[in-house]
Amino acid sequence: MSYTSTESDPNESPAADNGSDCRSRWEGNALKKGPWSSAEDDILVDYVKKHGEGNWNAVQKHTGLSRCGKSCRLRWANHLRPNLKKGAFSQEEEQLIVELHAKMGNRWARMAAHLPGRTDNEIKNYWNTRIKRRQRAGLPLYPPEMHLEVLEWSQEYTKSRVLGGDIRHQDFWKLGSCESNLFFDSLNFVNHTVPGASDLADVAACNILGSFGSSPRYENFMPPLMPSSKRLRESESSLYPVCSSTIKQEFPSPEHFQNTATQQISKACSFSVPCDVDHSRYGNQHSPVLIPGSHTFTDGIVPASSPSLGAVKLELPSFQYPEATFDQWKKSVSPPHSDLLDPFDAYIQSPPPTRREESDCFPNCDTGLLDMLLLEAKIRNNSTKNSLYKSCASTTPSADAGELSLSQIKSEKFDHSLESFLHSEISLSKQHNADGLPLRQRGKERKPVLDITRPDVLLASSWIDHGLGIVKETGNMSDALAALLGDDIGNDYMNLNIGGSSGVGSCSWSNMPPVCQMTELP
DNA sequence: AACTACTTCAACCGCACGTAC
DNA sequence: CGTACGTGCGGTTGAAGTAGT
Repeated sequence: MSYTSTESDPNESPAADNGSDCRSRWEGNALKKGPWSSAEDDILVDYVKKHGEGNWNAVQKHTGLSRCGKSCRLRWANHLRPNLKKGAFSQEEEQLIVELHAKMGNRWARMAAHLPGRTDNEIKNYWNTRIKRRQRAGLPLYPPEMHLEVLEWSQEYTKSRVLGGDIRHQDFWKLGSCESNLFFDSLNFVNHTVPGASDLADVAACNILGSFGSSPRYENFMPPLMPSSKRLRESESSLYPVCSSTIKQEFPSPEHFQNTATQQISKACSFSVPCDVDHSRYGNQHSPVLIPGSHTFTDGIVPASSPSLGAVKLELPSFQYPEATFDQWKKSVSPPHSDLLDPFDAYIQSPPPTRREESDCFPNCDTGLLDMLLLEAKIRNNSTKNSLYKSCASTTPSADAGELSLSQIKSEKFDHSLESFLHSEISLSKQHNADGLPLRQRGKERKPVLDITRPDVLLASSWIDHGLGIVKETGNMSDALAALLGDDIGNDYMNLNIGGSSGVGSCSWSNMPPVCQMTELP
């Protein structure tokens, strides 16, 4: 970018410009770009005093200011509007930003609403600076005490409710989104406190990622360590099936995972990133594992010295939760096919969505995934058992008396998660900005955000049970699971896979989740 | 003092969405 | 219903400032 004045092209169609930038509007007149002079500031302030905020494109007409509306708006919002706080962030503000980021991810505008006098741009800049600084220092982005709190809380909560008989194990999946998010993030913490737990997180992450990453349809649903969708688009040819060539370079081939479940699942699901972390570089005990939604290595340390990671984008929303209303969410329910006889097949075979469709719903995933989840919910609600699920269930060892079958678990997990999600959506009140005004619900924020990076959603999906099968095969997994879920739950899940065909071996294409079946390794 | 490397931050860009027509 | 326009958001860029050698 250059901050020099640019001439607008008179031949450029306003439509082509999408009405969104400064290049085309003012026939033949140059729109100034670059830093604002104080004279320009004065003009703008004067204008806003007289006419109020909004209608930014009219500024030019009324004042003769050679700036596009967008530029005016930005200047006003970030520098000229009253009550703006200038200067460095206070310690309280910094802490709040970290907390907010853990909750919201890169939703800068929403974060700014919680920090009176601060702009989204400021917060964004601060966060990017912080990332770099801490990366350099080899520090975790989120303070360890945050992880500790999360872990303690989730363990306490889980134990008290599960072991106390408050909830049955299948109800674990019914825990609210926040709760399960906490659980999931505690994987991160446990990873470097529980021996072998890194494998757990590894498997969980890989399983989840593999589920989505194996299909080009879900290429946008990648952990945010992946390049943004925009970037992906630019190098589409080189990224299939999952990642850009850049990333592939950074993460060596799956062969690094000798005799590990990770390797097997990554092969089975035909994804190579981000499970393909070079263990030799980090050592097995402390493998940096990428957790979706966490955006960081599970040990919370981004290797500062790693040249490879410099090229990797670092965003770190961790406990993200959606903020949308039930109605909004419901509105998005538009499965591509009404035929529920075999909707998954139909969906999978349907033409790839357009870019717009893909990126419409979530910051971190695409509409297709949501549709699929919703479709799944519909199927369950209609008690329509399609062949896919029958085949999945058939691989499950027959349940002992009193033990739920895998298909039951799958079904209930998903339904409960969906239910908890809907409840959480309903209960979320409208956000307000610093001035006490309701945030305008627009843009990405008003999308029905069923964040598939949310652990509860992921864990509740039909895909995770395959992963849990794998978990059993990896040493220490039951311990780690028990530590996380409480012995009852952990053992129950282990039991679910007793019967030979558990683990990766059973993860054949015939019973792989549908998403994984979409692409197959040559 | 000169040069380089690094950091900060203002501003731009593309995209997405609501509204008006 | 489709299109144009206005607006907001998140990501990216590059000039200016600062620190290190």
